[in-house]
Amino acid sequence: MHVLLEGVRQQIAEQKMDSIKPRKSLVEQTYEILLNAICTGELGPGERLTQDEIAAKLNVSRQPVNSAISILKANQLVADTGRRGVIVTPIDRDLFQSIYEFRSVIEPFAVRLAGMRLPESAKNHAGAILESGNAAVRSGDVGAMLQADIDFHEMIFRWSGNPVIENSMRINWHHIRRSMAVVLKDPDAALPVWKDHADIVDHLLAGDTEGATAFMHNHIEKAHSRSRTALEALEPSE
Amino acid sequence: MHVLLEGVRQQIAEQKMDSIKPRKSLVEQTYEILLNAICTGELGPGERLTQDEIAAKLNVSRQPVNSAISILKANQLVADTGRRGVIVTPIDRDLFQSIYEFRSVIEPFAVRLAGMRLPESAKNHAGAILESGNAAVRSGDVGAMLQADIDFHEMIFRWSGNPVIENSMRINWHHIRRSMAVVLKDPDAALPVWKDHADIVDHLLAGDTEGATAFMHNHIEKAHSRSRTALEALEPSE
DNA sequence: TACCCTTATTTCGTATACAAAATTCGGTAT
DNA sequence: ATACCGAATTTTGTATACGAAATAAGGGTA
Repeated sequence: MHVLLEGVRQQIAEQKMDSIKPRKSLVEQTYEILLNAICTGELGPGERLTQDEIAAKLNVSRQPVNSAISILKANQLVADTGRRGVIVTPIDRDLFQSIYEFRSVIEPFAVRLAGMRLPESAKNHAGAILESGNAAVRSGDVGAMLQADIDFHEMIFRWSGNPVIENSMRINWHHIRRSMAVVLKDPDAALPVWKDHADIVDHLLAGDTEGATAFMHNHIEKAHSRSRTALEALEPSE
Repeated sequence: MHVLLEGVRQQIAEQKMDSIKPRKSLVEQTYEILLNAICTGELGPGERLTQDEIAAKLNVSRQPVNSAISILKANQLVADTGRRGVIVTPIDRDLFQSIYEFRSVIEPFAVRLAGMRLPESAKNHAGAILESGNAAVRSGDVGAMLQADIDFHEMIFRWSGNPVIENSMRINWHHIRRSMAVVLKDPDAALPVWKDHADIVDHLLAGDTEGATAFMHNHIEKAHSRSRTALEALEPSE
């Protein structure tokens, strides 16, 4: 049924310890799998999640599935429906607007703070991110492009030195991914995005904080109107 | 042991249906009880949460407790400690600073939006909130004062018409409550707070959006410096 | 044929049970 | 007395089991 959920048991079984971290619990793994399925659209808006089905697919018991769904519910990614189980939250265009309205203030603010607190590693880090972004654009892989975009903006957030900014955006990224997976059909629009990113970094590294802030503001506004028109074209039902 | 947790079984047993809503699940109730215990300081920073103990105290099984803790973990209110269970996240003064830095931008922005989208019910709603705030100050109940303060700011957020703003602050309120429960020993400082609130509302209702925005910015800055000095006085260990 | 009432099936919420991991405690050897 | 090793105890994570609620199905009657 859901392709991405197939063969997950192997991943869980392998459990390669990529770090010191204790291996992730089944709850965390189940959460991440479901989150990803929702964000990529594999689990579509309105679709029902049945615990038995998911548990069987992942070869785990219903218990971790139940906990994972509790977290998804707390993050507004699924919603209670009357009495029986949960459904994937419908994609809400108004929410999308609100997220960009929010970003239009938060992202320039993050740039301004970043200008004051730029770490030494900034130049190297930025180079790597910009490179991976351009590589993603060349590859044409929409998922990779989205991830690179998120990575770029989270880099700015981290430079800002204010963890609350990154935290406040974490949930929003999920919703953005969900909408973008629908919107981002033509990758041609992705090229100017990375030109913007490079401009922002250049001005930041050159010490022109205010310039970089203005660039970021402009960048968000452009992204907003671009995706808005794409969404409207997609669903003409106003 | 923990007084606030006592007698909860009765609350759970009563289950008076105050609305159409299906009665809350044990997971939700457990989550709220634990959240409240953490925010009021009854469960102190660093304290360990043992599932058996909590389950026994609440007369429920470990299952809902486990799920509730998963959500607390996702909200950064408890943290994994090595291998055995979780502890209440230590109060982080830097996080507190970051929250106020964040608010210094978000709250004025919310006021600006509210000025553009003020609902008709605003006047009545504001009157009730301001009244309950002053009542809380008169009563001297620190918890009630905190709740009234949160209610006021959430009212502004709702007026802003942007749900992302309110969502992004939801977790922050928990941390603010936690720190404030420590700080707010002298309620004398609470009076000017509600003068500020009244000023903001007055200017908003009079159509002076920019004035209200400036008042809000000033209000947050004052609250920030006030609580910062209180915190520093409390823990001189810089 | 359409509607309603009764029964069967799904599916969730919660409790209980079991096994693995980690800590603590006690005993022995140096 | 101290350090180290092993058994007993805690405590968690996960699986299984059970009961309740809601939907779906089926049959009888108007």
